[in-house]
Amino acid sequence: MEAERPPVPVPGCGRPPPRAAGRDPAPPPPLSLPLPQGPAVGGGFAGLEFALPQEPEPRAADLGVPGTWAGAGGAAGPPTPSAHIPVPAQRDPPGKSRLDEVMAAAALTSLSTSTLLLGAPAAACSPEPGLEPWKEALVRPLGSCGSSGDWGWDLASDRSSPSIPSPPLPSEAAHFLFGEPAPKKRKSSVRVLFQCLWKRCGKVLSTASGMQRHIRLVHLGRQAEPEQSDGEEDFYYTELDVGMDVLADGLSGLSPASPAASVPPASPRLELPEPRTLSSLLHPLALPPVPVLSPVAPRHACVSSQGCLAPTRPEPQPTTVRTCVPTPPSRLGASPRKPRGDAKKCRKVYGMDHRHLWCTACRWKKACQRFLD
DNA sequence: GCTGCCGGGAC
DNA sequence: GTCCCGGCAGC
Repeated sequence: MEAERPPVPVPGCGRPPPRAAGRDPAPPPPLSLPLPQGPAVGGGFAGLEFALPQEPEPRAADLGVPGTWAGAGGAAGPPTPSAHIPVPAQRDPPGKSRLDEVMAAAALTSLSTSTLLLGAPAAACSPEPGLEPWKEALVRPLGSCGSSGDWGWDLASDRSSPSIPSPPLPSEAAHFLFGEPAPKKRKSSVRVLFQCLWKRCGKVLSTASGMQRHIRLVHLGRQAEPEQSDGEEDFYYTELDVGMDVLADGLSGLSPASPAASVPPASPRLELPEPRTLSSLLHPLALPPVPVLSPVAPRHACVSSQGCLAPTRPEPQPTTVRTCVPTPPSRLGASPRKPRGDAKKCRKVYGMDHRHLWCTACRWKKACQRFLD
């Protein structure tokens, strides 16, 4: 198993899964901080690790309450509610309570920057006046309005910062912290799944906490106690926003050999080394950048033996999109070069003599944009 | 050898 | 950003 362990993620492009924005050095946090959202934790957590110490974090040792905190005595017995302090009956176990603190810190942090967070992105997301709807759709699949798409921050979920400090969630704090979709925030048609990026795993779970547990246990070989986590798991899974309809389609058509059955992607996220039906479903723009005929694109284009050029819309390709994804699951010998297409290219069609008729890409010796394969 | 095009350099 | 080209690899 160790051998399969993905390279230790390093901050920087190419590494952190989309949600681990906080670890991306470049654009600092306004976007990442706020999110009580899931994996935001990847980044959020990392940030918190720095931030927390500043707050007087109660430690068992400090309080003179041995064994109150997990790890003190070996994390053995189930935590018992304090006899000295009134504790809600439904009190979560210590690990959870610590999460609550972290969560609270996150909430505070996010509140302190909430205007930035809620304002800016919202503005950024607002459709550009001149932007045609279809473009807009392309640009902003499924409401994610990440600027580049590389990053994959899902603002729909990111904006789920709590406006009201609600009472501790009865359920997993992780739901709050790790991006369990806040029902009121998410469109009903969108659901978040978490996919393990571990090589040859690809497991998909519906909760971040579950996914983290899975990664800790199965891949990292650690105990399940979240408090023992250094947040590394965050690098090994990714969040998928899935339109329910798409998901339904995808799942129904789910068969190991149907990568081509993919539907236009919902979330600009992953590129997994191995074909995965679900992920292919989620592949972002399977369309190439836009097969626009270059200005030069002549009417003589019809010279081509293929008839008029309308660049036929390319088949959805399994690996069309390159996204900033953690390399963990390795490239698995993926050929860096894509197979050569059959289509005649500008060079062949027009010949060297009519180079001026070539598409720009051909002139630059780039992949032909006119005669797509 | 021809071709497509990646990677990288110059501007 | 545009433009060009060396060089690799598929045919």
